[in-house]
Amino acid sequence: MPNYWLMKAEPAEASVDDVLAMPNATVPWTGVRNYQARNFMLDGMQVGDGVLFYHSSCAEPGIVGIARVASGAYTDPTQFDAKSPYFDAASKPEAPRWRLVDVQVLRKTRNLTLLELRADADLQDLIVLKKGNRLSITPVEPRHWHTILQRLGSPGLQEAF
DNA sequence: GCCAACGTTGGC
DNA sequence: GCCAACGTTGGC
Repeated sequence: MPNYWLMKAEPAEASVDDVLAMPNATVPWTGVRNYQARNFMLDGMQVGDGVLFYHSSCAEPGIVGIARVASGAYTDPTQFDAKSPYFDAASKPEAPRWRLVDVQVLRKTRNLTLLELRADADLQDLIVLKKGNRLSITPVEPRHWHTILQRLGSPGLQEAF
């Protein structure tokens, strides 16, 4: 049984279109610097898990694509790069703090906006809608996943998972 | 730009 | 281990 996740990306950094333009439409999910989000990648994710690709910190936040987890967790190299905004001086190569997974976009969708998500009676318990939620990676319950794919008009995509 | 909410840091 | 101060996230 696959798990499902919602992953936030800032379109100014890596939009769904940016990822689609990359080889295999796959992006290393770099820059996660929160232990809870890291642990989801490290302990929770399996290759093939479903991912809702979400745009945050932009004019119209919302779900803009369907993706999948495309690798296991591995060391995020930017933590050792002093020139990177994600540099972490406290992380040592012999004990890396931060990991990432590769994420492959399968399909760009319409923007299922945060406003629509909030207005949807079937999605009230979605973690990303909870007040004060700031986690960039959150688990998604199967019932929420199915509802969202339905709202996106992509029920056929269900078979990919 | 504002600010609520939350995570992290560091002094004690 | 407590908790105040600080930094960050992210919607609005």
